Parts: sequence; C-alpha cells; structure tokens
Amino acid sequence: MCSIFVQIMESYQGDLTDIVRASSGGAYSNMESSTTTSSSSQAATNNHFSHHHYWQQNFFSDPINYFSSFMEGGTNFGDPFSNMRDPILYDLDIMPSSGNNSSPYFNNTITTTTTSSAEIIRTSCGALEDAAPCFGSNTNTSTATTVFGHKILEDNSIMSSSSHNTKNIFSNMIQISPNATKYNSTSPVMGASPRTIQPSAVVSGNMINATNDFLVGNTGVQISSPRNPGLKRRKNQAKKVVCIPAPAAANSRQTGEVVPSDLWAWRKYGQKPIKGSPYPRGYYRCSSSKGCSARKQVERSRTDPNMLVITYTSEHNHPWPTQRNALAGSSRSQPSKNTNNASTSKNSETSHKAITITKPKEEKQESNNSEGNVSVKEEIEMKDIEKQLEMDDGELSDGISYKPCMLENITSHNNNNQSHEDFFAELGEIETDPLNLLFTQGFHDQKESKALDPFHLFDWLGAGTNNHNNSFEEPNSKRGL
DNA sequence: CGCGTTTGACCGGCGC
DNA sequence: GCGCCGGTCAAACGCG
Repeated sequence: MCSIFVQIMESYQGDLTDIVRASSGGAYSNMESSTTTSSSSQAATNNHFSHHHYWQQNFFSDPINYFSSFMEGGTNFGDPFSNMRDPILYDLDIMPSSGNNSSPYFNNTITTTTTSSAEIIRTSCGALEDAAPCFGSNTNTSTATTVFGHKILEDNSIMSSSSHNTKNIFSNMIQISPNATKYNSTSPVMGASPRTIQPSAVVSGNMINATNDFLVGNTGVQISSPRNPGLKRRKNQAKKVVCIPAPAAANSRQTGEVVPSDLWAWRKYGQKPIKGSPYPRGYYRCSSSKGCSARKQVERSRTDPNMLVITYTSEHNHPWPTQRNALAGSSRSQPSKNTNNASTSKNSETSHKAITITKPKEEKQESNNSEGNVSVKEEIEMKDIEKQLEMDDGELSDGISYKPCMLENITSHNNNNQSHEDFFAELGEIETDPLNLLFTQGFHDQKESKALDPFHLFDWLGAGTNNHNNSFEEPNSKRGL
C-alpha cells in the first residue's frame, strides 16, 4: 500500500532530511504488500511506480483545496472558490471502482494536528491494484480489498495505528517530520502546544479545527510578488507537504521529476539544487490563473529517492481550471512517450466523461454536506466503519461526512485486510467525499462495462499538470515488470 | 501565438 | 559583515 502524507506546516521551512519512514517497510512496501502476497520488502519498489501512476497522478490534486473541501463541506478557507471540488477527490473515488475483479484497494487517510507547530495531514492511499489491468501487469495476487476510505484521523488514531505495525496501514507510512518547533514562536497559527512530530506518531488534535485554523487562519497569508522583500521568505507561509512514491526516474525528463498530475496547471519557474540532496527541487506555480499564488515544490526525498516530496504553498484563488485551462500548455511532448496506446487517447473523451459524470445513480443526502453525494451502496458498506469512526472524531461531526467512496469487499482481502480493519477502526470519522459522485457513477459504469479505461480518466485528471511527461504515459513501458 | 521548460542571475533570510 | 542557501525572475528556447 502506498501512503501519502500531507503535512501542513505553519511557518515551516521544511528540511527534507526530516522526512523519515515510519517503518522499515516504507510506503512501497506497503503498497506492495497490499497487492501481493509477499510481505513488505523494498525489493519491488521500483516496479510499483508504474502500478501506482494512476493514483499518484490523480491523488495529487491540490491538497489544500482538497482538505478544505471536505472539511467544511466545500466551504472553507474563506475562499470564494472553496466550493470548487478538488479533483483529488475524484481521483480517490475513481480508483476503487476502476478495478476489475480484484478489489481495488484504496485508502485515503488524512490526519492532522491542531496543536502541533506542524499541522499535519496524512493521506494514506492504498495501492490500486486493480487499476493494474490498465497499467499493465500486476502482481495481483490475492484479492485486494476494495477499501476506499477517506479518513480524518485524530492523533490518537495515528498513534495507535502506527503501533500496529503489521496490521495498520500506517505502519509503513512515510512520515514527514518537520522540525516542529523550529518556528513555533513565530507562528500565529500555531497551537499552544507545539510539539515535535515523532516519526511514528504524528498527529493529534482535531483535524477539522486544526485544518480550519490552518487553512482559514492562514487565509491572511499573503504571497505577493516574489521579489517583495517582506514576503519572500514566507516563513509563515502555510505549507503542505505530500510525500508520495516517486514515479520511475526513467519516466522523467532529463532534469525534472515526474510530478504527479493534478487538475491544476502548473508551470515550472525554477529549479535549484538543494544542498544535501542529490536531487534538485523544482518550483512550480499555478498557471491556471494569473495572479494565483498557489505554488508547489517538487523534489525527491533525500532519505528515500523513491519518494517524491511535494510541498504546496498558498492556495489557488480561482476555480478549477477549465478543461481548456487544464490542458493549456500541457501539450508539450515528451521525447520518449507514447509508448502506451492507452495513454494516447486523451482528454477529449475522458474529460468529457469525467465532467459529465456528476450525478450518482443513487444519491445520499448529506444534510450537512452540500456536496455529499454518495451512493447508497457506498454508504451502507461504510456504515459499520463509520460508526467506529464517528466515535473517534467529534470534530468531524460538524456535518462533515467524509466517506469512502467505494468500499467493497472490505472484509475480503488478504493479509492486509486486517490492517484495513484496524485502520478504519482507529480512524476518525469518515467523511463523505463530495467528489464521489463525479466518478462514482462513472466508474461503476466503467466497472460494469469496462468500456472506460481508467487511463482515460487518468488522462483527464492528469491533463492539468505539467505535461504528459509527468504521468502515466508509459504505464507499461516504464514499469519494468 | 501561447503555452511550457530550462537555466543563470538576482535577491533576501539566516547562521556564523 | 560575509557567505551560504533557497526561492524567484526572466530571457531564451521548444513545442503544437
């Protein structure tokens, strides 16, 4: 299973050296373990990337908006566009359903801390095993559980989960451990009790509030023109760090990283070698809209070259890019691409599907969540889990319901099943994914008809980012399986 | 033409 | 005060 940690940091000048693995298994190991019978070992890690291109690509929608969207039912940050759904949610939903028979396995766990100087949101994403058919071979052994949960964790949950090494999905999470105390004193948003983030035990507090504090509280953070003296350093700038499995280097450009795609259009404006790291850091800003201050930095973890660390800074001040915008400038070709036919038939078709799939066959009315369109099926499946989760998370009860989109066979998976169970048991309330409906139906349909290639969606989702190169263009060819 | 990347230079914060 | 370092700019260039 792959794990993604999103870390929200207040006034954190993160040092990637601080990134550590929670466990020896590492994200990849987890990813692998979920998809294969073998226990975690990093042996196969390189091959994972291709398998997970799909989710990687899709998973990286703007975490800021992503979180905000579900935290406040899409209304948050004081952002006029907060209602805009983050494509990431789509991604999350898509994944599970995209699978064929074997249940796709996909978890998304988000945690955060309120009090810590570093606001942390973890996102754990299960490997898309089943997407594998589209991506090529898959070790695909035992049934992967279709666990598709988006969860918000409280720190205790995290803690405990981390303690269950073999059973908990968190056990192998990579953790970003910022120098939590570094800027405590200066951070207005920081909680009263800053604390150091421990590698295995991260988060605390109520995520919602924490996030709100962070997100909303930081809305006042201004990022003006870079050369503006007062703002250049942005010590207090809100940051979110995402650590993900890095795509195969071979798929990247000469000097660039394979940056997971999202719907936002990013333009690279700089690259710098980072001291202490053999890998350069790429600087991207949102090109979807002029004046958008959203930026991100992409670099490989110095501690684990297989991991990409993406730091998001600031927020988008505009709606989701339109299709056109998302695609704008994305046409730049990559020399070695097009090895995969599936990836070539891009955008028009898929995007259309993705966009048009806006209503689930069955909708659940989330009273508090204006966007809470969740299929009944899903809800039922998640009922039990949610019950457990609800108990843990009082914060989320604010009408925010964040549910796993596709939860199938939750009990039917292999050796990792239990981890999921533990996982959910320890998680906070699951929220309804506001974006579920978008892809939910689409994938159900797809699932049934198999007519819809996950790649198509993938393409669509990936269209917003840099280029084709970032992604999944060569799911098979680069896989090395 | 409009978008992207590349890349050297510039600037400012920070530590010594 | 100096140098290191990270973040950004902006010109040059590529691509469709």
